[in-house]
Amino acid sequence: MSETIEQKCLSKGVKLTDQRKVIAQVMSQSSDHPDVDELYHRVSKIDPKISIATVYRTVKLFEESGILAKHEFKGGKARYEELNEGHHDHLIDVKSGEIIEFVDEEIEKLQKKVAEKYGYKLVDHKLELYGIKKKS
Amino acid sequence: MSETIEQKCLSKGVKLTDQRKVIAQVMSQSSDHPDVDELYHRVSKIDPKISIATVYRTVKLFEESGILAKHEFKGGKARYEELNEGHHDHLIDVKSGEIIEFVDEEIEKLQKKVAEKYGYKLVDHKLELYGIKKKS
DNA sequence: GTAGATGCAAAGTATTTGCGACAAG
DNA sequence: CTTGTCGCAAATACTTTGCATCTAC
Repeated sequence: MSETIEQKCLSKGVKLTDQRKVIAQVMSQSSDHPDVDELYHRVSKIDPKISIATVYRTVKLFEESGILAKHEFKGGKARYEELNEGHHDHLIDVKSGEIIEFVDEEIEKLQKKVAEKYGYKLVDHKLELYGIKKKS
Repeated sequence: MSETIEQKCLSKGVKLTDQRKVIAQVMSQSSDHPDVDELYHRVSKIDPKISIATVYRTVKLFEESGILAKHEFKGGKARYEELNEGHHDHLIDVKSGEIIEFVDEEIEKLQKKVAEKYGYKLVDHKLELYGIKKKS
């Protein structure tokens, strides 16, 4: 079991306000990848006084602190998810919008190799697969 | 040598207006990945009467017709490039912003395999590597 | 007590759209 | 001719920010 978001805030010197606690809690409980608006709605159910500006500020702060990961999948709005130990990529169902998380060590290794080949040190990457479900 | 953008328009039944010809020409001559604003500036030098709304409408149309590829690299604005036979992915220098195009058949194959594994047919994908140049 | 956080509304970006005039097939 | 396109400006969508107030540490 990895650290909670609150623990991460403490260890990174991020001030723990009530609003941030609520946002952290909601993100921890979300197994999907909500966009800011959706997150704002979920947060509002717990504390309706939290403004959307705070949600925007908080997800940005959490992202910079390595607590959340930001994704810009097709279609405009940024979406967030809690960042835990295991890195993973995404397979997106283009019909339903469903997102499957996966890890493929071999692809990871090859990516590093490609970067090396061009004289680069890989610092980040983005891999998204878009697919349609096969009839089984 | 592959088809010109104008030929593609004809074969796809896209009406060839003067504006579209200019935008097609500029994109063909661009070896980088301009965003809409940059494209608009280049286009304006040839025909200053073309509006940015038309540029937006045209890149969208070209993208839907499979003539241009749209990329949403980190940092807001969408960027476009001409879509030719050879598919490729991108390695982005996080310091200079320089973009290197590469192809790695093995990664392509593995991606398809991952999708299959989850019962999906791969219809699209996005792979971006972000790196910093090593001192040589 | 003080630096930093919040709420609100206003301001920014990037992109889309309604509409009357116009042009391609 | 007729359908679709263009230019313009207004509208939209998402995100950021200035400022006065408030709060965690």
